[in-house]
Amino acid sequence: MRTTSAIHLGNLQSDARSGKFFERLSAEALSEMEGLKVFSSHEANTVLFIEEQASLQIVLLLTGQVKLSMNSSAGRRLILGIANPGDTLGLASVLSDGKYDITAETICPCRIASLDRDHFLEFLSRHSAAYKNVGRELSTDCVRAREQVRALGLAGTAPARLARLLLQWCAEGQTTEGGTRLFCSLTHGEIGECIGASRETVTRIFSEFRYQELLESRGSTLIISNRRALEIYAGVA
Amino acid sequence: MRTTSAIHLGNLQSDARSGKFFERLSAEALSEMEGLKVFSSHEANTVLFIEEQASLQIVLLLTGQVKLSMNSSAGRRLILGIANPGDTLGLASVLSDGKYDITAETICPCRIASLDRDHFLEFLSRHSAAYKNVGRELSTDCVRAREQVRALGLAGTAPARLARLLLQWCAEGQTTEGGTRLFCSLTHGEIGECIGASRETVTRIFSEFRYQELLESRGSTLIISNRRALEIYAGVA
DNA sequence: CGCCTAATTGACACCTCTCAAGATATGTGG
DNA sequence: CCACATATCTTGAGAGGTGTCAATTAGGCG
Repeated sequence: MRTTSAIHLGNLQSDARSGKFFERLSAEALSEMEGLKVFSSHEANTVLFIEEQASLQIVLLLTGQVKLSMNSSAGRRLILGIANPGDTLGLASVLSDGKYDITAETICPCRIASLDRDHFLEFLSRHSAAYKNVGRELSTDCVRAREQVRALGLAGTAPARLARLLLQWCAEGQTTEGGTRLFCSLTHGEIGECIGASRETVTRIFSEFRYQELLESRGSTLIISNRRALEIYAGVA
Repeated sequence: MRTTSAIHLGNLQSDARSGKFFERLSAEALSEMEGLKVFSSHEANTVLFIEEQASLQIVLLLTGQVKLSMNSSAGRRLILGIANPGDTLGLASVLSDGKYDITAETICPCRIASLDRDHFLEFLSRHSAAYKNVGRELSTDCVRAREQVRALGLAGTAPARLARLLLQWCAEGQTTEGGTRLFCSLTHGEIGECIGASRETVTRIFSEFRYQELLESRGSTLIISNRRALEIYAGVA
């Protein structure tokens, strides 16, 4: 398992300032919130929580990266994205039905702050201004989830889904004269789990894209040379 | 187009009381909110808003039913579910990026109340207690969206997705001695759009399910006689 | 009864999964 | 530097699922 992960799957990253979630709170609310946090450190490949598990706390990611995924009983896995410092995990689950709906697993050493569900809800009821931040966080979560639905439900073919994923990644790469350069530390198997395709299919599509000179790949470096063509593949109007 | 729609797709329906969204607000906040509402009535098959359109208002559904869907540029469509009286539409879009991410279309005559985006945001900033309701609404939206992701991304085969959909519907049907009876006013084509399959595939799977005596269908009445087998099809552990 | 929509069924092609075999890359120990 | 182990990538062949096209049947409604 490679532990470096230069790429940010999806648009999960937000302001890296871990305080983002609690900005614009009164000083006393903030200090009270600090008192509720439980800090901890975790090795790489540690499961923070699993879907179906009772959602007893929300997790604030301080440093490191966390892989978010869904698992089926049949052993299939769908990678939803990578959370980055400043992201909040399990918020919707804590506020609604009480069960996590995704699995969160560190991909490198991480520091997190946990907030007990009951403490958090009680805090919110007393500081309703904090709900504003919760609402902002939840609404972007919703939008992101619906993008996933769109990608899975409407992008019929596997090349379309891969093209869409690559275009997402492009948003974070460096654009040079030869195209957009980005570093992808995921294996073909993991990329397949991002788009609901098999490892071999990912290899074949990359071969096809290389053959059509849409991109070049050297090691973990990827250079997207024909973004327009990828957009057509992805079905962008 | 059949205008009766006895079935509720997914778990979109909530308390039919249209005031649900604004419960537990102070009297003055409520009356102010009433002043912001703009009421209107719409025929069946009226588009309330389209994805990509700027989200300038949220919609409160008072009476009737609204079909929520996503459309691809290639003409493919994915039906997400049916909204029922009391549901709020476009909340996440208004709170985040300013564009609707789904299309909402009446399937029968509807009465709605619209809330202007700016008015609504300004109202929220002054009555932060209302954010609690917003948070509740958004978190269930998130959970629902992730269920969709799970259904589309992890339920590999079309029979599995159809079985899953039927099981969802079962939650709202009447359970009798012979099984669960429910009324489905959707055409096979529309069912296909719910699960990302073609019309003919839906027909074939229904034939297969009937052959295996998992269900019977007479007209728009559906009787699920072997729920357990459907659950196995759906991949429920 | 005739018309129209929807459902049904078969034929065929395409996509993708799986299985299998090999190639390439990276790291380890001698 | 070499031999080896492990992980990953690559490619081919076959099978199954599903979309599309086409023809037919069933059901609802004027």
